[in-house]
Amino acid sequence: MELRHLRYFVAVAEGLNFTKAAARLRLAQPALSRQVADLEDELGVDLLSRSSHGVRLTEEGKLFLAEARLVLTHVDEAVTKVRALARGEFGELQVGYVPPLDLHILPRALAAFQKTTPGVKVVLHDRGSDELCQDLRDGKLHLALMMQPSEEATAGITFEEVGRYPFFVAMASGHPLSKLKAVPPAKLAKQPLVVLDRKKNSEFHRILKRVFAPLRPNISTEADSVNSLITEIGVGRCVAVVSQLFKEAIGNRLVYRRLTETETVMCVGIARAQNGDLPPSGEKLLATIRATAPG
Amino acid sequence: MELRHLRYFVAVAEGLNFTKAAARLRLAQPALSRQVADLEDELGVDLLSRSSHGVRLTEEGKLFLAEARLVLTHVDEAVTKVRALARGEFGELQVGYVPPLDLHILPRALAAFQKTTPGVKVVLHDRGSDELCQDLRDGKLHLALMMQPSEEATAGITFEEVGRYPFFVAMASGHPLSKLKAVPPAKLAKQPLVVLDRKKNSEFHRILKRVFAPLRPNISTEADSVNSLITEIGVGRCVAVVSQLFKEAIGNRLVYRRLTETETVMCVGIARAQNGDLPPSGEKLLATIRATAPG
DNA sequence: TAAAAATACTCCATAGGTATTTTAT
DNA sequence: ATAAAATACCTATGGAGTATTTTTA
Repeated sequence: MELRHLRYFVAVAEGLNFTKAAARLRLAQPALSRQVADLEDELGVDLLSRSSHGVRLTEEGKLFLAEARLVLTHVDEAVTKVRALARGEFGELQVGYVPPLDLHILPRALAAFQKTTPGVKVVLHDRGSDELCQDLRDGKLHLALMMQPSEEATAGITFEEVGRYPFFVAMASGHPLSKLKAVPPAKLAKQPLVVLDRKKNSEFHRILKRVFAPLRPNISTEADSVNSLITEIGVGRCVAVVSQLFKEAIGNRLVYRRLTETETVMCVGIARAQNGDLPPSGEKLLATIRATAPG
Repeated sequence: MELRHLRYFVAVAEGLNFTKAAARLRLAQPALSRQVADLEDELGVDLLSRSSHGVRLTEEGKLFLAEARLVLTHVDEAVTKVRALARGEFGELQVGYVPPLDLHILPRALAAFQKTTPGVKVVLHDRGSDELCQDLRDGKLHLALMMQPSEEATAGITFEEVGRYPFFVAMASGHPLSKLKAVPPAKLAKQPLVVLDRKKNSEFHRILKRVFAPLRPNISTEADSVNSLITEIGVGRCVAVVSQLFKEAIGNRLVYRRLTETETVMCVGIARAQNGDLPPSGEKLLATIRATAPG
């Protein structure tokens, strides 16, 4: 049995007339008669009663008509879906990010993406930078928004910079450092710092070391999430080194001062697996992130 | 696109190897390669990546594989269903009956039928005898359990007798008539009778006239259902003329006396439309009713 | 070099066409 | 007589086979 048999049978059953159905199918009537008869032979069941008063559906024919229609529409939908998937207009994208980074870049990009490409569902995954690299290599993630990974973490990963952002010192309003216009690392090194969990964010800790070199940061507390970090800063004892993205996303709840006397900036970008099976929808999202990335 | 393309693609996708899939399909490898390539051409989408390390499914291929499998199993199920329907092992039967008649004949028949033919769902319809004939002619019912219809109602209907049952007089225990061993029509004619709704059961009223001729029944109350009828009898004022089927179904709640001095009996049987499109499952049910009919 | 898929061609099975007959109104 | 479906027979598309080349491990 082939789809042809189903298409032909449905055409006949809809008009209950072989001749007209053959014309609609651009087919000679005997060819149509034969194919439908072949179908009935294969089933071993009469689908049509060709008595007087023309053609009628048998009970079996009614059942098979309904089923054949379902099959044919199912096939059509499958074709439509797979083509949409190939055009990047359908499917699911697994996107990872390191928590503070999503807050400013992703909302803009996703809003724009959902407008142009509503059929694609973006599933976000909140991970540490090391996990992100692993999941990209394993194919569990299509894309990841993160800081530029260090050399050793880069194997099998392609990183594309989206922007560079200077560092700020975040503190509670009324904090002594807020009297300064800008904070140099030498002054900051004496302050107790709160940072995100070291195990999950080794990249950030590596950068922090560079910022303070040759001094060392005075890490007093580790926070397990961005919210905990903000709360700790709000208490007033600790300050934190954050990127401009954090400042713009969190805004007025804290006070920010520029971190000076360092060339180190935060390079933020999109990482993907090197083996090139990023789906077309992924390329589209990538283009949207590039286009909407702030400054 | 034909089912062949789906079958071939699924075979390749399952083994991720053209040569082995071709062998499984009893097909030469180039033929299989061509058909799968044709499918991809028609879709305009690559389903398989034929890179190094052999054949792999693309994202589109994974989606299409799932859809193709669904389509193929759907087709198989449709074939199985339509064949089962043709064998009378699947489907729905619309069966009508006149209320008191179902109580004894149908439970036996249906119990046996469900054992031999569990795939067929019997939908019962409680109707008056006149409605039954009309619904049979309209094709709304496949079979109806009823009294033999009068000549004029028989047009387009085939009636097959299942059994003949004598009449009884049903009364409350302690009713004066219960002192008799049997009741002749002449004595019964003086008693107030309760009967089922005349409009819906003209056949029964016709028979009642024959039973009492040349006298006339003294109809005092009409009941709209068998339950109402039983309740009315239980009150003690009215009695009812019922068939043996009623007596056997209702049993001890009432007292029964044989109605004598009449040859009139109740001919009960199965009616069906004369145009012969009773489905095979209907023939099976008919056979079961014949086999299980009491006496 | 070996193994697997693609390409080139050939062939034939069968889908589809033409002519005609059958059947029922 | 007409209209519609079936039958008979023919044609030709394209599905499948054989032989070969290409590609990659």
